[in-house]
Amino acid sequence: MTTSRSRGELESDIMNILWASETPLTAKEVQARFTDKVPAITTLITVLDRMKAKGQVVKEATGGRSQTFAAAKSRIDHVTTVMNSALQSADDHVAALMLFAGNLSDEDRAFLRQAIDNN
Amino acid sequence: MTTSRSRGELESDIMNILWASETPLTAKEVQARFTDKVPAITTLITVLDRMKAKGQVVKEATGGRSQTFAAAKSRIDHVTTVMNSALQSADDHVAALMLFAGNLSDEDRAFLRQAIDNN
DNA sequence: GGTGTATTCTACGTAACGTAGAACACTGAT
DNA sequence: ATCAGTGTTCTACGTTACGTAGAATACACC
Repeated sequence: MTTSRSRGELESDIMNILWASETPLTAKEVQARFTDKVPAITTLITVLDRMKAKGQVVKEATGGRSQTFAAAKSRIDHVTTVMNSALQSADDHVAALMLFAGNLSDEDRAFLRQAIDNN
Repeated sequence: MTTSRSRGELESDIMNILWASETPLTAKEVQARFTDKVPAITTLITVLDRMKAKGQVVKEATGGRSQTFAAAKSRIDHVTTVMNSALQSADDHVAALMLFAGNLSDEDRAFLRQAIDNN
């Protein structure tokens, strides 16, 4: 029972923690935001460094000895990138946008209409 | 040098082949659509069965001895599911939809406006 | 210089996936 | 009935990404 979290879960949790924070966080601060299965601090640093290597997070020196981490892209940027690349993978944009719009909640559809009008 | 394709690449290629076909395909037919690094037929059957276990493809008996595979969901369904779940993961739908709409091509934006109007 | 804290190094376990040979099953022909 | 051909299932190995973290190291301050 070495691996407890499912694959990708820890990285996903970390991203959510970083996105929820206004400021960059130290590994210890990230750790403090875990409630359930709190990972060891070394685990977090290892994973944060791997995520940095993948370009998902940026590491910043704070002048002192400790380093802070932040999401490379905002959650909104990330979300729209995913949405857009999904759309690009569709051969038929019309059909895709049609179904997408149809599946939206009334509220979201109203938001979207406004967004389009402001463009 | 056992693994040549990058992770997920074969499954992705297979999905694209299945999506491009109007009808379900046998493993052999899937294989025939590979041009570059043609996988062994057993490789394809193994992977197709794994994908079936994950619910990505469905296997159909053709009455005869051979079996055919098809994508469980259409490409459009898949694309819109990805788009929608990405949107749901955003805390701020307004901001997400705003940026999404802003990043669209003029053409796609026009399509989208029409799609909304038809709803 | 010692004590505490943060970082880096090293490393193991596992799941997912690419890959495919070997063995088996079934159908049709002779 | 037997054999050949074709398709399926079984079994299995290599690699990579990721979860996990101890051990060693570096550094700052008292």
